[in-house]
Amino acid sequence: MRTKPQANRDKILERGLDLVSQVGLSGVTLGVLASDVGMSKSGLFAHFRSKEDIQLALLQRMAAIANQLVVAPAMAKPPGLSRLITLVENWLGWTTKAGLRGGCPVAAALFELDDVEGEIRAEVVAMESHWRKLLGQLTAEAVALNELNGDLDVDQFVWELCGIYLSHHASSRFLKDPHANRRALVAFRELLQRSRAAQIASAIEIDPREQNRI
Amino acid sequence: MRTKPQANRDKILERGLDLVSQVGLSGVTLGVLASDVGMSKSGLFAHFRSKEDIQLALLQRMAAIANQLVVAPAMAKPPGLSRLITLVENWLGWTTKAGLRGGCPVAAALFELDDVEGEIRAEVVAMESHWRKLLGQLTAEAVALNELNGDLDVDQFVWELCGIYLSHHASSRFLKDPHANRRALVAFRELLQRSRAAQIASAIEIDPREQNRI
DNA sequence: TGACAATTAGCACGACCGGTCGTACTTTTA
DNA sequence: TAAAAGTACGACCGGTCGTGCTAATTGTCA
Repeated sequence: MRTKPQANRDKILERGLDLVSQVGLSGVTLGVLASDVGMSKSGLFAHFRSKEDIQLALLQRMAAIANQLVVAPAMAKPPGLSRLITLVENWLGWTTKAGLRGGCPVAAALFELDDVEGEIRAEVVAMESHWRKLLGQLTAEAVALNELNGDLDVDQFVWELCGIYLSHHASSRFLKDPHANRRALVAFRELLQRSRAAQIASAIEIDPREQNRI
Repeated sequence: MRTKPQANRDKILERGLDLVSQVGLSGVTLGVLASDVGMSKSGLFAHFRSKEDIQLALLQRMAAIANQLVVAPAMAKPPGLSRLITLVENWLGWTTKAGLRGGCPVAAALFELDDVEGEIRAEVVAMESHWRKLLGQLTAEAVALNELNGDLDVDQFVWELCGIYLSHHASSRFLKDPHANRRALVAFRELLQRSRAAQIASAIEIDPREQNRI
């Protein structure tokens, strides 16, 4: 066959990412992925050293996409609260915007790999830590610009923000709650208000159409 | 062998619950569970109709234990805020108190069964809905007793409370953050304060020892 | 056009999957 | 006491798992 020489690896990872978003990291098996991408198990396997190698590649690809879809638009904004708000708004439900049919693989991994040691877990820990550091940086920027209260506990802020993300994920993807988006935005707005950005928090407009959207 | 006739089913579920807390519902296989409990696969299987039957039994057993360890102590308190606070305090990290070596199976299932249809998913949806209803009831009681603000959006309150639980689960079990407990209690206290229970919210005392405990 | 390297398929492996079978022993029921 | 039901075993079923090995197919370039 040999239509595209090297680029087939990309096709594998593209389909694989969609798969992993639906069934989780451990749900992506060689057989399923191979038949899904339309090639033999061994043909697919030739592109990787091991299954773990595939999982790591999938995580990397996910990070790249999230970077482009969530982080980049935020970085296009000026530093401070508007950048932070843009980030959060793009973060919530980003997998859908990415064309994936499932949820966030990292969020799932946080609970799937609770007590499972290994390289994959270490990688997810690194990614999650890196992400929280970014959230902390953007928050600290808003503090430095006096858009958030000077004595704000940034780590606590980030911790609660992650709670909002996880609750949104659970309610939208698992419970199929049509109000998930609105609930998350309300919670985020209240978190900002509590952090003394009263006059700016109203910058988050909650579209009435969110009422019936997931 | 055949030491105990009927009570072996309990032993299977007891060990199974510990397993499922560590590796998730889909991680509990007949072979692993059987060798773990020290009997043959077929001997174990004689107690159940199918693997799905085992998973459902495990969920039921979990619910019973959580009821006894989390709900019962709360119900021993008078209705209102003290009851709600007791519930939340016992809810956070309840699996450890239950002697399980892993995390909350339902929390994991919320992300594991995102896009997986079936009877198990339906059962978890039912359990989670039931749980949120209980949280809503206790919150509404506190409102009725004027311990929380009369115009409080109870559903939003419960939604954010679930976010605190999930964030606590992720940070304590996955990230092994020693401050997880404190962060969760701080977030809960702030949630209560925001709900106009300023004078009572201080009832949540955050033990300084929590600082370095998971 | 032919040599060569990359890519893919085919095949086989040992392990494990959920599940069934026949068989034996124990307990409960009639 | 006899029959029925419950519990447990080891062997085994068809499949899938991850992972090697070999062979055929393909694109590229001389």
